[in-house]
Amino acid sequence: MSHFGSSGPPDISDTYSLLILNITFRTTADDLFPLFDKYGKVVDIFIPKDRRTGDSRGFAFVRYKYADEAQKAVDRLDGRVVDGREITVQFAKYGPNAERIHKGRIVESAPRSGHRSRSRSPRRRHRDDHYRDRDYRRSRSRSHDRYERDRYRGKDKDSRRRSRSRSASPDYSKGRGRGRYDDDRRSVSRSISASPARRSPSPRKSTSPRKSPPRGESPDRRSRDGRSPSRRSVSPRGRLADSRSPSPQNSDVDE
DNA sequence: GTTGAGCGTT
Repeated sequence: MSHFGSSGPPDISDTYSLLILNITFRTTADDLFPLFDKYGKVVDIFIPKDRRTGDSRGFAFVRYKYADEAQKAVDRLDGRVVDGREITVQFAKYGPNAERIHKGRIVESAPRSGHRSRSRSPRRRHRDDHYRDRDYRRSRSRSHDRYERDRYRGKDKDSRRRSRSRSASPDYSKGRGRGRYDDDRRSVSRSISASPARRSPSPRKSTSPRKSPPRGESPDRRSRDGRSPSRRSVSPRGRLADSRSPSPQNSDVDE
C-alpha cells in the first residue's frame, strides 16, 4: 500500500527513514512525494493506516537514499505547512522490525555479543496484537472517548426520550424533528409557563421509574457469577507461579 | 463525520 509499486518494504539496507509528523489525516504519500522528492532521492514513502478503518494515522515515513538529502529535507521541510498544517520532519527513531535506527539509518543490532539491548523502549512493539479494547491506540482513544461520550449522551437522551414517549407522549415517535430542539423548546416553554419548582430534576432522578440502577446491579451479579470460577482459575496459576517462577514475564524477556 | 501524541507495511 502506499508504495510506488512494491507491496512490501522495498529495500531497507541503505536508506534513511524520516518520520513526518503532524500531517493531516487526508494527506497521502502522493502528496508528500513531490514535496520530499525535491530535496533528494526518495526511495519510498509509507503512511501507516488503521487496519480497521483504513484511515491515515496522521504521520508518514519517507525514506531517502542518502543521508545528506534526508538531512536537507528535514531542515527544509520541518515546519513546512502542508495542507494547512505544520508538519514535523525528523529522523526515524525505530525500525519496522524493532531495529534501532541511527540517524535514520537502520543499524542491525546483534544482542549475542554480550550486550543485551534491554534498554529498548518500554512501549510495546506490536500493537496489532492488542488491537482490541481501549488501548488499541493512544490519542485516538481520547478522540473516540469524546465521541463515545457524545454518543452515549445522545443515546442516554434517546433512551430517556423513548422511555418517556412510551409512557407519556407517543407523539414523539412520530415527530421527525426529534432531538434537543423540541426538548429545548419544551424546556423553555415549561420553564416559562410552569413553576420553577418543577424544574428541579433532583427528585425526578431519585424517584426514577427504574428503581434498580443497572450500574449497581450489573457488577454485583457479575461479581457473584464470575467470582466462583475465577477463584478456581486463579488457583493453578498461583501454584504454578509459586512452583515455577515468580514472574512469568521473565520467560519472554529471556536473560 | 470526529481527532493530534507519536515511530512503519507483504
